[in-house]
Amino acid sequence: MSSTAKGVRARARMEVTAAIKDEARRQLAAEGAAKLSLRAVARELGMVSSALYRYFPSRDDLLTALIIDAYDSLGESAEAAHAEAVDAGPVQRWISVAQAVRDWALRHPHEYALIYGSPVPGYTAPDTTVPPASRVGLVFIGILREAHATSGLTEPAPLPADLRPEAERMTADLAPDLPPANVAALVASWAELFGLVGFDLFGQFNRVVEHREAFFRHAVGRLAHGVGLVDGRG
Amino acid sequence: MSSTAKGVRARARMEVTAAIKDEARRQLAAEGAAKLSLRAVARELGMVSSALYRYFPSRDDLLTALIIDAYDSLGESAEAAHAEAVDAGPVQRWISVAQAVRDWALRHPHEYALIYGSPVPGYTAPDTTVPPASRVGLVFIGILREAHATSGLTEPAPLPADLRPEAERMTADLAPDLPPANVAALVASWAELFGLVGFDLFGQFNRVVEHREAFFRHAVGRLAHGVGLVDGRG
DNA sequence: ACACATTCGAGAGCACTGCTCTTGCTTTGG
DNA sequence: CCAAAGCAAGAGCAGTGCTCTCGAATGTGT
Repeated sequence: MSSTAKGVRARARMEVTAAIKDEARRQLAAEGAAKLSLRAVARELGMVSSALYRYFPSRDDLLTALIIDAYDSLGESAEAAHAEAVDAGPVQRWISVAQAVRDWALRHPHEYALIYGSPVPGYTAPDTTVPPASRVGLVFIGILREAHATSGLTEPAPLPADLRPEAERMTADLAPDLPPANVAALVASWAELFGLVGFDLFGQFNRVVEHREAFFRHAVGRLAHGVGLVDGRG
Repeated sequence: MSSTAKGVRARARMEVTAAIKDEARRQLAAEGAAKLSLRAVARELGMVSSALYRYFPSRDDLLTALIIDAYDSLGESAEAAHAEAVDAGPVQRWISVAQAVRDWALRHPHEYALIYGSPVPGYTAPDTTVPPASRVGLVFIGILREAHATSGLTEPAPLPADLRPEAERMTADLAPDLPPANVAALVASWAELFGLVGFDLFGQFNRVVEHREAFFRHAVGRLAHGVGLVDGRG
């Protein structure tokens, strides 16, 4: 009943699978998803390429595994930043989490590109990726809900009539205790945050924005106020 | 001095170059950038792959040409939308241009991914791409400048001290007649707009946002107000 | 403990890719 | 008119994802 519970074979499979993912992640970080080669991974691990298909039925399945890990890694960073900023006010908490997202992206550009850049060839992400992909969003929802329960939220611009049912549906799905207008603003700001990060990372800010950190901090602060957060102790 | 001014050969070169780009664009639209194959393009055009290298020294150069064309196509759509909305108020103009960007993206998803998604392998865009890439941004700057000169702008949240010099530099580069706080907000909203479009296009809104048009319209309306635009006749 | 089934690594091979180099042919310009 | 430049074609190199087959190692049921 040790960690070798299921026998030598299952254990070896775990280890080899992990080694493949590790080496693949190394190549991903070094050269990007497009140059990730099954053969090169196998070569580096001292095995032959066909052996690798015992562990991942195709290159896209390997990528899917890396995508899930990337979402989890990013989500973990966001959650950690939120936990560390627990003593700050809602706006500062929001900013801290946003900065954690940006920092992670700058530290793992190719993995960020893998999950928030163009989808690969004809690849469509399986449902397995949904929960890990939601973690960052859930952190922001948590900030808003906590603020709503304690220091309160300001009301954003009223919803147009054609968006009311949609906003109420989103509210029921995501955070039933929040006003729909704030939920709609939150979802928009969530996407907008990744627009800021992506432009920074992918070079669209070259020759335009110089002091990226200060600019980003100000921009996400504006987003925080836009969703209804107000300064003050949490 | 007709269009065959430089002789049969130069004319043929233009035509073949155009045919290559057309076929490449077709494959790009059909399968995405990763599956764009020089050999397949040549095959479809009835020539041999090596002949294609007389026109584009590498696959990346072909992609660069397509990137420039995509930026120009998107920029043209944005400019056309702006021209058509000339009678509307500033906010409505902003929304119309934003919708044109989104519509273009939905109509050319792979080309959008090419220019605003992950950068290709180790590829870095040459300076040739800068002017076409700026066209959309320039339209938004134009809307803000016109509004500033006529109906006026509201003041966004004041700039923090560490962002003042940066905002003033951006203002000098982009629109010296605008207040720096509005320029900083504009640059942020520019990136945020593409965050909204990207999330829509790349599936991040799946199972979250249902009525995409209404949601997008509301979100970019909020961005318009955020940069200081106010409703009213243009 | 033995036999059967499953799992695994290795190798060969297919069809494809980007790219280079050489070989002739055609157009161009002095 | 003839040399120079532009061009298409073919062969070839190194690499890719993926499939199939074949022994060997490792499981499991009796």
